Amino acid sequence: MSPSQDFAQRVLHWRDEHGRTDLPWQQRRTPYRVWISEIMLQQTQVAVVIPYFERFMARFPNQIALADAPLDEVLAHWSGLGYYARARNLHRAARLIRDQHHGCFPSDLAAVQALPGIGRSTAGAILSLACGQRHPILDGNVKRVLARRFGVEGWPGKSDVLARLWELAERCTPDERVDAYNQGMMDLGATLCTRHRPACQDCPVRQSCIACLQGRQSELPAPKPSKTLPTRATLMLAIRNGDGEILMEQRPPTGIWGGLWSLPEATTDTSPEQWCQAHLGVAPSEVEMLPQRRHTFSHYRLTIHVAAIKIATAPCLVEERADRRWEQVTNARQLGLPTPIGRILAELQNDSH
DNA sequence: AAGGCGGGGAG
DNA sequence: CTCCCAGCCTT
Repeated sequence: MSPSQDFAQRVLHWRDEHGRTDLPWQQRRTPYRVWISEIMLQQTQVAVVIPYFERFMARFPNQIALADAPLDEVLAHWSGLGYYARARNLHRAARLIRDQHHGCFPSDLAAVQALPGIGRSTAGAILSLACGQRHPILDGNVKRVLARRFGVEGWPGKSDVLARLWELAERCTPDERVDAYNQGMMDLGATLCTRHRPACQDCPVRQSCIACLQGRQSELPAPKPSKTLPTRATLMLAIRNGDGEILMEQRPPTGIWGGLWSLPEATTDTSPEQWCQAHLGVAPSEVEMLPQRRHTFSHYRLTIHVAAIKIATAPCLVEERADRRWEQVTNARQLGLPTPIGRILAELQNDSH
């Protein structure tokens, strides 16, 4: 048996033992009932959907009733679920079914997918669950299960990653009992293979799951890349005097790293030589640019350029300022330091040894 | 406080 | 193709 067939058989067996079969839309499964439930479940959890589904079905028992109802009443029955564009799409689609499909829900995948608000996955779910047609589905739960089991790298929002997941979904879908398999995949993702702390010990495919075997459940599927924060740059001056001391500077009480001890800072277009001349009245004997470091704040990313500077003369030329001190690096590391500054000092200390 | 959820529409 | 959005919910 191929890995994908083995996978499907295990999912089916698990579904037979542990799947839910008592949900309202699992009774009297018609395309209409599956459709409404799938749209509701796209945005809301099962427990919340149940009463909405019951009320909706009581008022709009089929696509004709929905098509004939005024939009306002449909929206009223959707009120509290959010994403109201979907209620409008439901209504539009019902009218299309009434007017262009003679009131019969289409049984062709392309025709179902052409209805507003129904994409490939929802179309596949309707026709597989209600009609037993062999179509793969790929909602958020299924994406997570497949990405973990088959070790699919990358964020599923990327088109190539998504294409790979569809390919796997297609390959794993069995010829028999597609409805039970698709339902099982959704149940698996919703109950065991959850985003956080999945219950791998209870999973029917744990012994062949790449994520589980490699302990990478938290890395798969890869999360959406956080939106790129604005980047700023700064120059930190690590200035050592003839005694090996480093010049520390206390930051202003407010703002970034307020009140913490740090290194003297300058804009990145400042030349270190120029800065030393202007602020210390001496020319450095040695200037070396260290590798840049990056630090991320909640609202921006900071690129830190580090200049390692040696001055030969005694520190007596520093103007008297309470917010500046010469410190042995060991002592400086005891001060309250921002994390990236602490790292820089640690590296300077290691390098000088 | 941030990110996820399917599909649709804009750029 | 790659964002960005809708609204509510969980973490």
